Amino acid sequence: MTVTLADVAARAQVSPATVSRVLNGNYPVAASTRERVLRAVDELDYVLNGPASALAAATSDLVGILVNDIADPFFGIMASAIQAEICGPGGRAGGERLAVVCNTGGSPERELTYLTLLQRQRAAAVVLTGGAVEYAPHAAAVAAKLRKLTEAGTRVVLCGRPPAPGTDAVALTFDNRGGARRLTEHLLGLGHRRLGYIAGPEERTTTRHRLEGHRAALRAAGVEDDPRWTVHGRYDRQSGHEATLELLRRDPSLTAVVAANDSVALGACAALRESGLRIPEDVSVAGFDDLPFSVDAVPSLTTVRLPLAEAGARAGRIAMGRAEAPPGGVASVQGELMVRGSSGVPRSVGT
Amino acid sequence: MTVTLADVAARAQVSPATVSRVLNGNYPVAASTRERVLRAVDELDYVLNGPASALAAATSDLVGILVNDIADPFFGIMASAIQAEICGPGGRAGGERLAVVCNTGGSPERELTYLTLLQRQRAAAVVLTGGAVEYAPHAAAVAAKLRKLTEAGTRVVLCGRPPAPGTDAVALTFDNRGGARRLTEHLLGLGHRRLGYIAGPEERTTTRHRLEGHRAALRAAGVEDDPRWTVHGRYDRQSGHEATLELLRRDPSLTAVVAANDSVALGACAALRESGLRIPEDVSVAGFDDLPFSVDAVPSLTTVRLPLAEAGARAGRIAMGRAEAPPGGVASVQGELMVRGSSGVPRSVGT
DNA sequence: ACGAGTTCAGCAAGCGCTTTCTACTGCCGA
DNA sequence: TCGGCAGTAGAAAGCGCTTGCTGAACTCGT
Repeated sequence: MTVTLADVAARAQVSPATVSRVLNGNYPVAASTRERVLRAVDELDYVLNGPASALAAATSDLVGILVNDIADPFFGIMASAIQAEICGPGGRAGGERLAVVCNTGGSPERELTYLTLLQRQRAAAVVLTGGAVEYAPHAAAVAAKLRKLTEAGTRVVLCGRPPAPGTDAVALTFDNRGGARRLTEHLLGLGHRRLGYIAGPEERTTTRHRLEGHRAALRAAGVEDDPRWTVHGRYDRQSGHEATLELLRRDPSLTAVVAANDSVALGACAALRESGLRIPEDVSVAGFDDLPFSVDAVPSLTTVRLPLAEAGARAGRIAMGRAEAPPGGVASVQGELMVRGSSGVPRSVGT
Repeated sequence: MTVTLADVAARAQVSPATVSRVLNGNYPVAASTRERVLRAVDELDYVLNGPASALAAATSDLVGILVNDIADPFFGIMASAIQAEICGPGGRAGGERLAVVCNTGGSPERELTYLTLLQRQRAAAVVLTGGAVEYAPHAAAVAAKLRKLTEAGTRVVLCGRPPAPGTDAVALTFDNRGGARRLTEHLLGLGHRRLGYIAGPEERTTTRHRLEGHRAALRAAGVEDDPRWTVHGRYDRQSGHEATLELLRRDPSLTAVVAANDSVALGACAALRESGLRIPEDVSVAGFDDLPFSVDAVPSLTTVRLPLAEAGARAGRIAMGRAEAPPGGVASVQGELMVRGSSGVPRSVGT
């Protein structure tokens, strides 16, 4: 039925061992023999049995990429960069790795399930992207899994995610706190004193860090931080829309809205506009991440650019062992403040 | 070192066969025995060896999802829906399937490489999404691969992709032609007579079909279709930006720009605005797909909504054998015209 | 011209699991 | 009381590949 190594060997008049060695290319095989084998492979249209070879070699060429939401370009861009780095630039067939992205949907259980599945597949490496959930039991379970994976020889890299204490996982962490702080400082510098903040889901590290940066900036400037000016929601536009209406209801005198990310900011813009407010004349808006569509928003969005593709590429290289891990296993990746049209001097100051 | 089935068997005082049967649950095992085994599994923290079981059982729980560009929400949304359907709603651990998305980057070679890799892994199913490349030799190679996969028992589903002749692959095809036609008809109905068209890459089926729909509408209305009014580019905003400037240079009197998709349309809007043109007063703009950000554009984008999530979910269900394939193995999925703020009556007519 | 060193191919022992076939234990009906 | 039949567990034969080890055929240095 299916062609096996033995069939190829028979056709090429060599032993199965030789065929295997030709295919893996890590053992001296005479050129003439090699060619004969390759021809046989070609003629029979042979495809290696992955599970069998993974079993025998006790390794696999699978690399897992875990993302919270594959439909969100934030993750898409990182995943794309990671995958490109793992599979190599060309479309080369030999020695390829299967980089697979697994969508956890932000669910802790799914995250663990995927980790188990990857462990089961004896994955060569695993890259976890995006913020982690801070629920302690879950964090512990994940850490335990990561430790197991590392023990089993799987390389583990965290990209855009805080370090996992108690594991050997390499972490490329986004400086969400610093970026958020600089962003809010920018708004404060323009004269804003009543800033609404639309945060992400409560239990995410990303949410907490960005919020902390925001508050740190307020505190440093001695500006009031009314708890009613902070609303939590999801990381999508609809959430931004709803949260903005809520903020407006709580305090119509806000002069700026800082959003957890660009999608949320876009939703916020829509809500403000529907409420008859101009951006930035009446209310300034700021996002985070600088996704591709943010520069095209009207007005273009003031935000913090995160080097998603670069970080992803680096994570991919580390996962493949093609780049050094940063000293201490942890590197902080900075965001860059992008001042654009959606932020301006508040009315009260401007006039 | 690593815990194996035999270790569990020893601990539970049963044979490896029994442990296997408990884990797979397809053979009667006495309740008391089962419980003893499960306890042992738990105590030893045993994780099944995927490759070994795939080898022995000659099947695997891997499902591949091929996408052209994971960073593009168009694919992200479909992939998300497919994956959700495949992995089931909960984060359940038992009997899970590993749904993996593979990013071809639009490269035919990569597409084939991934198909081979999935074949190598003896994937349970494969879903190919998005437009296909029309280069005949490549199409033939893909068709051959798909045939091989089907023969090997892998279920193959095409989602948002035209049928692959000569294969048994089930196809859920987007009616790009019809959608594009209705979109252009809408613009014609508003009075537009000089319409620029920004097409995608030449060799894609999606590109061709949308363009054909556009032209069919023009022809039916007896409207001129100057070849200089069509520009090809990539499916991203930058391409839309460049192409729009090019169109404007070729003929500044255009009153509408139809883009290959929403991202391109956004780039077009930016270019028009930079050129001092108002939307839709001076030039109307239309996109395609209705991605989440399109409704938030300013003005909101007139476009054709494609039920990406629904189609993905259906494709996922078919791939899992949880839904019937459509009669004939092919279904056409309709797009819905979304008339919004970016399209309006052209000046010449309005005044 | 002969032993040492080098190359290259084959043998065979697994890798960890699934599954068929066999075997044992009760328990029922006759 | 005995044949037979559920019900349940075990023995063992692979699944298709990799790789350590063995050994044959050469190449050389002396």
